[in-house]
Amino acid sequence: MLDVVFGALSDPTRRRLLERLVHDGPQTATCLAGDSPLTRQAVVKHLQALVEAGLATPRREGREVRYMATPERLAVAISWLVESSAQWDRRIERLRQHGR
Amino acid sequence: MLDVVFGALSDPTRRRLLERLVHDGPQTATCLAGDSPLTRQAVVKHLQALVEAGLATPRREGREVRYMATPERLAVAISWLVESSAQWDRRIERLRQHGR
DNA sequence: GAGATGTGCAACTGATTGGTTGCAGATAAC
DNA sequence: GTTATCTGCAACCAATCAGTTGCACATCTC
Repeated sequence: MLDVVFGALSDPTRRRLLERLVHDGPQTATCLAGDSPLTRQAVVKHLQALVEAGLATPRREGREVRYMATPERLAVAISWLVESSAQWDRRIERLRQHGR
Repeated sequence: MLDVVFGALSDPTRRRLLERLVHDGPQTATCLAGDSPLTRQAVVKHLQALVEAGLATPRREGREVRYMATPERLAVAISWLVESSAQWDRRIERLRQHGR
């Protein structure tokens, strides 16, 4: 779960695609590939990674498929990160009081 | 930057190592490899990924090297995620007001 | 100094990834 | 009904990655 989410976000191309989906609304793979050095197929693969991570959802409309951003999953990632930071802070505090 | 951070966090083994560093304090690679199915070398490679992401720092002490968690970088990841979520929320709100 | 312990480096293997090309099937436009 | 457009699938390639093994070097202990 976190694996695929962080994995999907670790690629700048995928982050950029996600940002475009968030900013410009649902887009088609060929459209996204239009102003991009990538092939449509490459874009499709990246989109599939986003879909697998739950960060986007495809929706068929006639002969074309629009991908929509579904960033609820970002909350999961945020939770993990925030919790980790909090643990770190707690440890620091514990050291400050307990130790020297 | 985000690439390496998210990339480092996308591996469950690395997240686990980071958690151990955060929870138990600075550790040595061989120590971490002790209760783990991995080789020391494998652990070292994972730790190097964390170091490259700025999530941990090695420190030489005599003949051994302790790795310490330095989770300030988590804040960078959190910022990006929160900002992305915010953009999404803004877009939703814009649609609600502007459109139907 | 000799032996034990911890680290670093290099080479190698198998699996995964990012990307391409080619082609076939479905749907729209004329 | 043709033709153009969009998608899906499969094969393929180069590069990267996770993990291993083997060995050399440094450092602590006795």
